Amino acid sequence: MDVTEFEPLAPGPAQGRNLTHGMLDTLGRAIVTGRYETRPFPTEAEIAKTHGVSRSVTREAVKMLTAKGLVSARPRQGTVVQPASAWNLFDTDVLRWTLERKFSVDLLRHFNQLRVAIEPEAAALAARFGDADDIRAIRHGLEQMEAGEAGLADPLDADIAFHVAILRASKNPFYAQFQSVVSTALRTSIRFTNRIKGRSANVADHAAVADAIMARDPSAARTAMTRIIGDVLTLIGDGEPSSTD
Amino acid sequence: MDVTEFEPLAPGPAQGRNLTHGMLDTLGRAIVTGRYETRPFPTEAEIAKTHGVSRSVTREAVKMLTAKGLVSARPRQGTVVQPASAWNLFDTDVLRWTLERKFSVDLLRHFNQLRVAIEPEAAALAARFGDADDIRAIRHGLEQMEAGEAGLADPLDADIAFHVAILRASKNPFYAQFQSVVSTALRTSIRFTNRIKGRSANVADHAAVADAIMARDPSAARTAMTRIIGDVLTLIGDGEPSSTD
DNA sequence: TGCTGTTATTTATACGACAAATAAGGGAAG
DNA sequence: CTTCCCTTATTTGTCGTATAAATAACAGCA
Repeated sequence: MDVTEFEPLAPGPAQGRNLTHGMLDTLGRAIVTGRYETRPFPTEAEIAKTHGVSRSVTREAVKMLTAKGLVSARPRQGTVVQPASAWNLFDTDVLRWTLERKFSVDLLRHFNQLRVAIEPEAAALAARFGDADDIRAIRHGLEQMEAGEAGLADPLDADIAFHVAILRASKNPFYAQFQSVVSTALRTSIRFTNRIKGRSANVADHAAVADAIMARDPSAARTAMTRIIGDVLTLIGDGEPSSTD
Repeated sequence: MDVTEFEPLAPGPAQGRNLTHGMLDTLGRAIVTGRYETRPFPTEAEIAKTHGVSRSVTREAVKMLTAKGLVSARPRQGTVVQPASAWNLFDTDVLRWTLERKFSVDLLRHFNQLRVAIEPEAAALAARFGDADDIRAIRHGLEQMEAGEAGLADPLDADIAFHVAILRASKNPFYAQFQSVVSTALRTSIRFTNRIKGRSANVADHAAVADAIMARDPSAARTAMTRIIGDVLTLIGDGEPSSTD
């Protein structure tokens, strides 16, 4: 019998607001890490015994995993991990687990390939539908970026605030869903691009987007935003998937 | 005391594979319908009593709703419905409930504003990364559309298969997530556009996309796909949000 | 060999009890 | 009368046990 079978998944104290959420986090992270690609997913009784919690807690955690598309349960057959294509990648938990799992250049590229589709259109929609509050938020983000260049503010937070404000200004609930995706993508992306090249985010390009939105010029906003993310994509080497990683 | 408080949410037999999923469906639909915008979300005990199920079933259903971002629970405070901005719109259940709730032109426009961002880029990526199997699937979808014009196949299914195949061919897991969104959007969108104009999907435009992908020409694929969805958008009247609806 | 009925395993459901958190109300002090 | 603190009640959180339902695996029979 394999000894690692009984190894605790997370060493320290359980994470989360309560036992159920801690269990959810532990199991979710284990699934995304690929722990159950070789061995079968344990039964409710095994999970409860291994982690020292009641079966109720176990079941509720598994039900939450089911709701996120990670697993599927049937009597006698047990609980099985679903193929990754069924996972809800835009769920914040799944997204977080995915990032903690492996941060690869491939993942970063996939992130930004999504951004290059979403954000230019969001900018165009913002130019059409953004109200005074939205414009104010966008402009404030830009000002913080400028302040960041002088060391008076956090440039990364400002950058994120700018992009999130545009997503919100699109007045489309589907675009608003990408706030978490873009935030995490930006947070990791910028850390990575700065490691390659010393430059921080291009404030002038961002200003061009803001100007176009304020001028109510959708196509100009779209092209300006495309340039920003296009730069990021070329910087991280958009091309054939890296076979070395 | 309001009498409708005790009115069963769903008349017929519970839906779903088991009691918990039936409960999930009933409660989820009720939340999205806005039933708890005026009255507070019931306590576990109330739900169990009203629907004649055990508290275990109730709790597991609520936990699934929590996982999808619809509600949040705290001791003594009870379970509260989260603002719609916190809902995971790309969850298939939430998406389905949203569609059944109210099918408005606004929703249809939001759908297609998303498609016009995603699908052209997906087509461009498909031209770069799609393998032989992907190309085959895309071509097969196109052939079925042509067969559909002659009444030999279902044009709607063929159309959906075509677009889904391109999403898959992008080789980007984030794009693959949109399969369900695009399927439902298309299924309702086409029914709506056909009601306006007698024409069915434009096979020639779709062929242009397929040709560009097979020719490995990303930018041509992008523009061709943009035309298809742009047509849909203008058809349903993309402009200021309809104030009459 | 192929069908059929039995058995064992695992999730599904129900019930009861107690713990923990906390909002609301009441009472004492100033 | 106001403020602060303590008590109390309500609701979710956790546990344990028991039983039902579904079904995969197996054994036995024709």
